[in-house]
Amino acid sequence: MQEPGIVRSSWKERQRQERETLILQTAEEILLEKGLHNASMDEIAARVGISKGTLYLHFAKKEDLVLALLERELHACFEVLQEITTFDDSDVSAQLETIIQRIYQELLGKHFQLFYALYDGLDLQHLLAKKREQAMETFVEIGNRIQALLEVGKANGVFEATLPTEVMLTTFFNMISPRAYKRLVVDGGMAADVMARYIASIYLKGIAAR
Amino acid sequence: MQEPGIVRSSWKERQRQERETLILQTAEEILLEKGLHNASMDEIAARVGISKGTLYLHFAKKEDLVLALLERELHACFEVLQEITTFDDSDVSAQLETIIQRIYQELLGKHFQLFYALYDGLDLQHLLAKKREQAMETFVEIGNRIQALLEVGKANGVFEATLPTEVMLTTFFNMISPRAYKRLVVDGGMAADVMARYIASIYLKGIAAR
Amino acid sequence: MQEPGIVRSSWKERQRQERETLILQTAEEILLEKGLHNASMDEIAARVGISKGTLYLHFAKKEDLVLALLERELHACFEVLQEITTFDDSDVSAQLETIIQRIYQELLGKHFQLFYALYDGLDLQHLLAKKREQAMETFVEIGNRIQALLEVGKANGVFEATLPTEVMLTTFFNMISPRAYKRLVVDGGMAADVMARYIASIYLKGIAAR
Amino acid sequence: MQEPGIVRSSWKERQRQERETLILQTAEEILLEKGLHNASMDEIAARVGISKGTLYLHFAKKEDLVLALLERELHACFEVLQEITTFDDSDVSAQLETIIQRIYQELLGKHFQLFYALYDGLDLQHLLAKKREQAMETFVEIGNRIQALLEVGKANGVFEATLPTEVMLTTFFNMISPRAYKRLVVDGGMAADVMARYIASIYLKGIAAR
DNA sequence: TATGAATGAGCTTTCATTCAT
DNA sequence: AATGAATGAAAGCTCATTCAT
Repeated sequence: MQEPGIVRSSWKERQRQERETLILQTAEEILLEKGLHNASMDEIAARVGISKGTLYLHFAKKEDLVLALLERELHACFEVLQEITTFDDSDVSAQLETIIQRIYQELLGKHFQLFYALYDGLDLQHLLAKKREQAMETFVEIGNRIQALLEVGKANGVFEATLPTEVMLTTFFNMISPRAYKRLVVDGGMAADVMARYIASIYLKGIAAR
Repeated sequence: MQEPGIVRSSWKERQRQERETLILQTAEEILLEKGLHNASMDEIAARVGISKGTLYLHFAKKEDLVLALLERELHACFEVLQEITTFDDSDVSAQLETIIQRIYQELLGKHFQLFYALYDGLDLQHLLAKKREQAMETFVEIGNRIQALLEVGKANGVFEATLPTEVMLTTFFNMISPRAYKRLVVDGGMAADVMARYIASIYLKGIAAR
Repeated sequence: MQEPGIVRSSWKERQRQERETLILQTAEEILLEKGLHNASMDEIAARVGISKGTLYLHFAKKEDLVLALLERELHACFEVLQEITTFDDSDVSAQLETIIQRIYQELLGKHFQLFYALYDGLDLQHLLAKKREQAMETFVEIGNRIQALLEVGKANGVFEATLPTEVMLTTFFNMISPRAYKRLVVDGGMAADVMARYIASIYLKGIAAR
Repeated sequence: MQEPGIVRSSWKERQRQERETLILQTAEEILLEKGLHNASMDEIAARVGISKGTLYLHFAKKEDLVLALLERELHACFEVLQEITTFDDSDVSAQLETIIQRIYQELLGKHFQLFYALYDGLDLQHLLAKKREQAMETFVEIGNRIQALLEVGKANGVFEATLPTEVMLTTFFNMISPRAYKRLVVDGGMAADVMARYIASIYLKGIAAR
């Protein structure tokens, strides 16, 4: 017979994790449907099937819930990035294209929209106030990885050395946009991978060494 | 001596216009500071120095105020576009670069941030509901102008004919982003025209014919 | 050539009276459509075709406008009553029947509904507060006339002497109701005079001497 | 020892019911004092001793509160009616007299004023808009019961067969009026049962067969 | 731990009334 | 006299958050 405290607590802990995931999924849905302001804690709790009190046991503030959501999205993005930059031995251009492909196919099609929608939204900027920076560590880390790739590319003579890396990086982030996804894939009926290939080709040609 | 009725009413009308402009400016400030939801009609009125009632004489709904703001931004953008595409006889590449330049220097540095911030925000999408489409006519018109330039470029063999124009257009809009402006100009200290030149060069090289 | 001051002022006075009548008519319409609370001074002025300021020159308070309306209705009622009790030499029963007839045909079909609707409404009671009594002088006067008829009838042995006159009077007023008019005439399609005859017959039989 | 969940919930439920009753009573008071428009949800909550939020937990709209109030009044009236028409074997005249008696003594002396005051008020008609009909089912049912009595009386030769039942019914409702109650009982000092007997006698004589 | 009733600050919106022109 | 822009008090309603059970 095992030590009961640990068993129970680990079981409870798993319960808790599962519920937290469920909360986050539900919150994401509702946020996308209704926006930050119109997504109420009441509705999130109701849709998850728990009480408002319990919801507040997981996230003490609405702010915290949204923050956790953003972190989750960013983390997923970071993992994609890590996987590619770790196991992919191909050249940097191919890696960047793969990254764009994967983000468009795996993230924008699912959850990543939220990140952009909220991240650009002024309301979020106000809601998160100071906690934002804390949340954005992962974002900075992602930026660093991409930046490293870009610099390798410049060093290899693949990318235009006279372009400031900052500009290349910022432009890279601009290439990934839920707006594009919505216009071309959702509304325009283009396959996500086709779109990603086009966009990646524009970007890579744009930053290629002369 | 002029007809007094006309004089008076035109003076009143000018008063009205000036105040409306002031309201829009103030609302823009507050919206950028606090976001759509936290910007209250109360505070807008107070900051303009008028009563809430007067504010509502100008804009019957908060919705209308925000809509008017967006329309103003879009209209400014459209005018820039029109000016360039009308009087600029240079080739399409140069025109597109000029457009990017002008938008970054004249609009993003001032008001255009709001448009992007609001346009992408989910809250706005919810707030404006059906009126959005009505408001977005100018947006569509802008898209049409850019699209026309892109197609001329393709026809002239300047731009890559195998790239779908839709992709080129969407990517064009992605090149113009307050995020880039903030990162590179505001935070990074780069001159706006320098940044715009870099970004335009990436874009134009990216879509250039092979 | 006449004295200009008098001519002008009497002409102005007539103008004023005509406009006041127009205001009252319009206010009546709107009050019936929307109720006391939802009838705004703005809309009354607009529908009359004058400015709000001018409306306030005629009636300094919304209260006063409504009061004037009630007084007008009551006065019309009083005139009908006076006409009948003055020129009609027939017996009191016939006079009462005629009164009921005339009120149903001339007043309830047109304006009198307002009086009842407002008079019973709690909002009015609150709106008019103290001024009510002043306004109700005519109402009391009307009551006195009816009461006199009832007492003559009792003295003549036509009406039941053991019935308190107060009860007969109150019941008389209850016989005249816009509710009855609406149910039977408007909704039920009965001719107003037929309905009035029935109602009068019930009332007169009800109070007749045994 | 009982199942705690049930005990607790039934206790809570009772709490809830008691408070709802208290809210309705308080709302009735304030509505009678101030009218529909001037009775604010704020004041109702304050007078009940709860917060505005709690008040809105019970009634999601002011409209709903007023509607519940009306339904309560009508239901009380209907129960009186049902009791009499079910257990009273006496003739229809006696039943109608008893109904008038009971309504004047039990309802008008307490709550029923509100129903009339609101029901006739134009503001209510506007407030309740479409929900009114739903609310008025009980009202129709009451009418049906009275109508049945009247028709039995006509069939028995007790009531005048040539009088349209609709007229008799409408007149019956006109006999019951808070105005009469106020004039004769409250202001005039007459005992309610005495007044009710007089009024019933007028009505019954009025509709009696010749 | 889980609940959900209770809270109340805060929002948008309306409208009677005033007053400079 | 006539206007209508300006006012601001007051209302209905929402929702993040707390806390007794």
